[in-house]
Amino acid sequence: MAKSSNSKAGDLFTKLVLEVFRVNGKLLAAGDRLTADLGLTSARWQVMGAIDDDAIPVVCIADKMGLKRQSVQRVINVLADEGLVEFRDNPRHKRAKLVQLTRVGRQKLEQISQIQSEWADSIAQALDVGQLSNAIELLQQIQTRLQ
Amino acid sequence: MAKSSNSKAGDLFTKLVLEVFRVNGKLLAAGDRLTADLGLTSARWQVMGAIDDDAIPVVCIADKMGLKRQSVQRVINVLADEGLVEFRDNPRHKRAKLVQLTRVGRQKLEQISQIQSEWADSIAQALDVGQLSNAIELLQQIQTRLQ
DNA sequence: GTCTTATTGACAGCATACTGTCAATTTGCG
DNA sequence: CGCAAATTGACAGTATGCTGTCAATAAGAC
Repeated sequence: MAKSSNSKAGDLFTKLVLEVFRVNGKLLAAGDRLTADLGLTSARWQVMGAIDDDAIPVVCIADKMGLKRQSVQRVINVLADEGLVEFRDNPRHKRAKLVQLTRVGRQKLEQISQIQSEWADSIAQALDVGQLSNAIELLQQIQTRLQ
Repeated sequence: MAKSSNSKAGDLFTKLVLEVFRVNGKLLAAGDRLTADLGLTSARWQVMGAIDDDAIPVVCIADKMGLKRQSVQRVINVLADEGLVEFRDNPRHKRAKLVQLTRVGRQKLEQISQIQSEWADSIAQALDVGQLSNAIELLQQIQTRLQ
């Protein structure tokens, strides 16, 4: 980390990685705060957001979010216990049920989307659109290079 | 997350947040892979990197890294058990010892820095320097806006 | 049709980071 | 100086995500 013998780009990349770690922590905290009143953590409403209107298998949610199926399954089971999602028979697979939001879950996601959306606007208002696009593109490039 | 009524910037910001979560996971995995032979996880050599040549209190490491002191303390205690860091009396505080690398710790950090540096170069080689700087600046801006 | 391989849910165990709390210590106000 | 407030290490408990494994199911090769 210290005085590296990196190339310029390598140096900047390392710096970016550290910033990603930091901002990741702060975003998680902010996300938790955002919907704490609704009794949902970041991880949970993110999963709900990934389901949205569909009825999809757990593995698909995991792929969408870049997580392992086991991690998502755990969250899904909790959400099912809380009545926010439910399982539907999968005509193509007896074990792999489809997951969908319940009516309550859909309502809650609606509320959360509202809150999240206003929050995103308020944060982003001072940010440059071009810079945002740039950063998104860069992070995607990096991910493809991380095999 | 879905079809938000966001502003353009708000939409992009939300997209960026999701990318940060994803890339965070992949960077952690890549970091772990990078030094698995040396028996150190990302979290551990990052803490060592934050200490570097100094002898600093745990809280300072936490601040540097944007973590809570308890999280860092836990890692530090493990590193101390493994003989990679050691505590030194703090002339200004009887309880709050200073943490510094041991000779072995310094050597190990040296190796890791070498590996990490080459890895960073190889990833960054295809990335644009301007885009990297841009992204770093943006992430820093975002952090200041997250209170 | 049968057998091998892949997928899936469930479970166990680990690493990381968080919050909250307590007692010891330090700091700083009066 | 003396006492309230802040800091610090230790501990307990929680949430998230990972890996690895097992048994049940599905898909594909022959």
